[in-house]
Amino acid sequence: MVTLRDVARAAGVSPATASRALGNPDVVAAGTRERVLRTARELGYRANQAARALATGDSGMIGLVVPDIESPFFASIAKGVDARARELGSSVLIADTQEDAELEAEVAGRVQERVEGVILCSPRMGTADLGGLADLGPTVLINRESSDLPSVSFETPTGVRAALAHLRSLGHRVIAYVGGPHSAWADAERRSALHAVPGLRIVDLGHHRPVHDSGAAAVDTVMACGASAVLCYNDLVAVGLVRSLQSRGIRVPEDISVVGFDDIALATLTAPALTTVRLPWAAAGRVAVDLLLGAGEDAGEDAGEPAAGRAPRRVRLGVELVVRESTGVGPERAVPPLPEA
Amino acid sequence: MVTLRDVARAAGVSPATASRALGNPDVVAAGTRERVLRTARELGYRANQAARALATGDSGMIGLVVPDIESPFFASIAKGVDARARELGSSVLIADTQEDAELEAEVAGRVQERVEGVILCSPRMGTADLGGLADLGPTVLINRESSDLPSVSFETPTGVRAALAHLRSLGHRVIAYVGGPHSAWADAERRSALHAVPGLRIVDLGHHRPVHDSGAAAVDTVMACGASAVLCYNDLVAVGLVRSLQSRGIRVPEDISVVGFDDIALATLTAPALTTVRLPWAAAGRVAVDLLLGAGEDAGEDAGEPAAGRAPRRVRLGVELVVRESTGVGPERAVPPLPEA
DNA sequence: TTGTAAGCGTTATCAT
DNA sequence: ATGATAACGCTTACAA
Repeated sequence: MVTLRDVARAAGVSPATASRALGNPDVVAAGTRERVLRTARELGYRANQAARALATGDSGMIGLVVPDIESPFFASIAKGVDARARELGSSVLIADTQEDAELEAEVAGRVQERVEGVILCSPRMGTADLGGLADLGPTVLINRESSDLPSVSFETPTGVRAALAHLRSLGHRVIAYVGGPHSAWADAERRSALHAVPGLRIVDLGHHRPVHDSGAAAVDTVMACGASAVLCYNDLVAVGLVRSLQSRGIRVPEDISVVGFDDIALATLTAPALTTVRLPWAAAGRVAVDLLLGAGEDAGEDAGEPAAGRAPRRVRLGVELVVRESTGVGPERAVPPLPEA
Repeated sequence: MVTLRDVARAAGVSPATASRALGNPDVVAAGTRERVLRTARELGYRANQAARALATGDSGMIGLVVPDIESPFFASIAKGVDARARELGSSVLIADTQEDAELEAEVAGRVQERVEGVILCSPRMGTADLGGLADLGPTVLINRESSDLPSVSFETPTGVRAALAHLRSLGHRVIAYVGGPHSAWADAERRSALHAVPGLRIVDLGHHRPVHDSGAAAVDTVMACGASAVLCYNDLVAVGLVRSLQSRGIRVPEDISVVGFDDIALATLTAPALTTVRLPWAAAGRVAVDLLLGAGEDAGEDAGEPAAGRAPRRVRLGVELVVRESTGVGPERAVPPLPEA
């Protein structure tokens, strides 16, 4: 391995100068700089990042912990995180916790040892454990909020409201909600806005695992509950429901309308294409990086370690109702839309 | 920050002993060990991985470079890599090259600086550049082969053959191939087996970007070419084609059969569910890690730097035809299946 | 502008 | 079994 010393020696300068020429180009004489850079290139010098990290105390890496990298939205978050990190000169250490709350805590710790801070997506762990993360190192949450940690989440209540208003304006009056996991923060968020639109009866169809089959499994209760439209916890569930409805000979949206949540790629690939609430996952990833690395931070405050008495920074990203083909007119066609909230 | 020295001092031992107690537990006296471990815990000691890496020359990380982490198969590879790496005590540094061949080379270099070796998925770069990667550090390819680098790929020709034989046994005689990108190694692989099944006429429909819309765009040529069945470069294209066919009133599989490639989650969510060739992406990720880290390697050979004259290790994983609903009987119904190759 | 030298926190060699 | 001590490769005061 060719080290900085080798380059320095070959270029006839001290290691210090060689280091400067490489990392702080404008502080060394032009001639020297060129000479060093050239010899470095010739020798095929490659900086040892471990040594650099040790000397500077900056690993140049951030951690990203996700429950399941195969889930479309986590993949999107990863995309955003990676892109923003690269822009900022950082690398991304990723870890998949396999939806396991135990693993999550352990992994977050392990990752934190090697990075400047970690971005934790939709943590499955309990609130108590969440608090403990703060003193392992800077931590930013995505799709979950906590009193101790900075976070970026979504204006889901607004999204729910928009979906509900949309359905109402189409003439629907009783709407079913096929909920997410009982322990999911995001489900509680969605539920919190379920009654925000007046003139609607909401039928709560309970909690479901956020997978395709849950939608299929819910089809009987949906049909029995008397609703003319259904809001689902996420797109996967919605697609499962639509499929199952169709296989029963029930048409979407003619007989029943369905709305999803997330706007994953699948939402546009089904027939009918899914009306859904779009969450800006990749953007969330980018913002989380900024929060973590303190870009645009008000003052010298470390993410994850807020100054005493100061609330951690929380960002909520806007969502957007994307109307496609899975929603149509309901029983009471002739009703004008509610005024926009 | 609490360092090993702090722990050592507090425990009344030398840093060396403290280090041993932590990393090589059975070489220190039981009593000492307990004392050190306890104080370490009490003080909240967390090892500085950069220092460890510098001292041992092992970063404990591997790199994973993918064209697009949002693509289902790369996500699956990442899942496999992550899981296997964790089992082996390694962490995964990930980088998304955004389908950009330039970025790919640069990123691979950057990543290589911080890790023990990198796994490069479906590289978009040219063959020439590929060769240059070897001396940046150990490198393993996934879904591409090279004369210089170890790789794990798939027995796609077998898969093509199986798909073709399946269609033939259903009574199809002329089959269209909707190909992938002209530069894709995987497309060449698939094409290489296109004529392996006798008694079939193959209509080559040219190259297409591997996205949903390509399938939709290909619908006219498909219908014009006289084929009763279509083999697509991948599932996305296949689904696009099916959708487009259906919107023209053409039924799948009654009027035309469609086969995909990859077996992404989407393949089971469409109506009809897609018949496809399943590629074991996650397994490929795991194997790539093993190749990279030399687990099960014959001798002291570094991946990516094969001993002179010795061919790099290449693994080809088996594939499987998954028959679902998008393929049905063709014009010549009554024909018995070919004997299995 | 450049060089000297002192770390950064661990591990590993060599004595003891 | 444990303790000095010297690396590991780089950065960064501090001097010159």
